[in-house]
Amino acid sequence: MGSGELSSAALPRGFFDRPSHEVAPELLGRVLAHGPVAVRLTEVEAYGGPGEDPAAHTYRGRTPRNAVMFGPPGHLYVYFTYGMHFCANLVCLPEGFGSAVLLRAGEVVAGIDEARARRSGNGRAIPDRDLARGPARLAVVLGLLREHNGLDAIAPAPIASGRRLTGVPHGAAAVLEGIPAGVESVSSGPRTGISTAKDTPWRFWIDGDPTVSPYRAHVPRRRNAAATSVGGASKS
DNA sequence: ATGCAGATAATCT
DNA sequence: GATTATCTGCATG
Repeated sequence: MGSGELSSAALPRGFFDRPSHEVAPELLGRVLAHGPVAVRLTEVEAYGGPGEDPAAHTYRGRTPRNAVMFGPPGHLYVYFTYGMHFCANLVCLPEGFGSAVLLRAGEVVAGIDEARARRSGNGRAIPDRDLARGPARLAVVLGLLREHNGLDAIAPAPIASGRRLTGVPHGAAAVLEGIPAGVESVSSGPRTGISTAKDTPWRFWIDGDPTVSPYRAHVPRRRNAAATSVGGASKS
């Protein structure tokens, strides 16, 4: 099989210099490459800026964690959540505007052996369609960790032979043109797993694609009953 | 197929 | 102390 040859050019930074809800649907069908692995994006979610999107990490302003979202466009915002998972975003709008697009799912189109290795924890075989089906899985497959927070995804020098990209330099990332999904094949709806702004339809996916993750509504986690009842001052 | 509970720690109140 | 832009395993239909 082809050792990960990718026949398309890298997107320019200007692509990301727009509101995240405009960038998000146009990201579908594009390819994010990081080192040897590349994923064709099939599902994304847009998150807006301070004061305008209650579900966004930047809603209450700039903090150490979300600082990258306020930086220049085209960089990766990678955050740690639920005590064990990383999720990756692409920053939108110019410096000073904290918004981004969460990369929720995709199809592995290069470096699939490496992708499988990175996802094989419990010895069981994982169907190809599930390798990057979900934001934390996608981050694992692409090898995106805390240290990649802030990484520029506009690779300065993609590795090419002729007009054909064969990858990106080790440690670098790039978003390739790929084959953009036409508007007729893109669906949208409420974002997944959030407790606020539940009606904002900023989740976008390629209709019918098997790598799109199943929708999950936010479920409030029940607190430890013992911890809240000790002392007698707990509420209900 | 769908649903729930547990894991596990940074971040913010 | 509470919440979290989630995943996995195990339960049930």
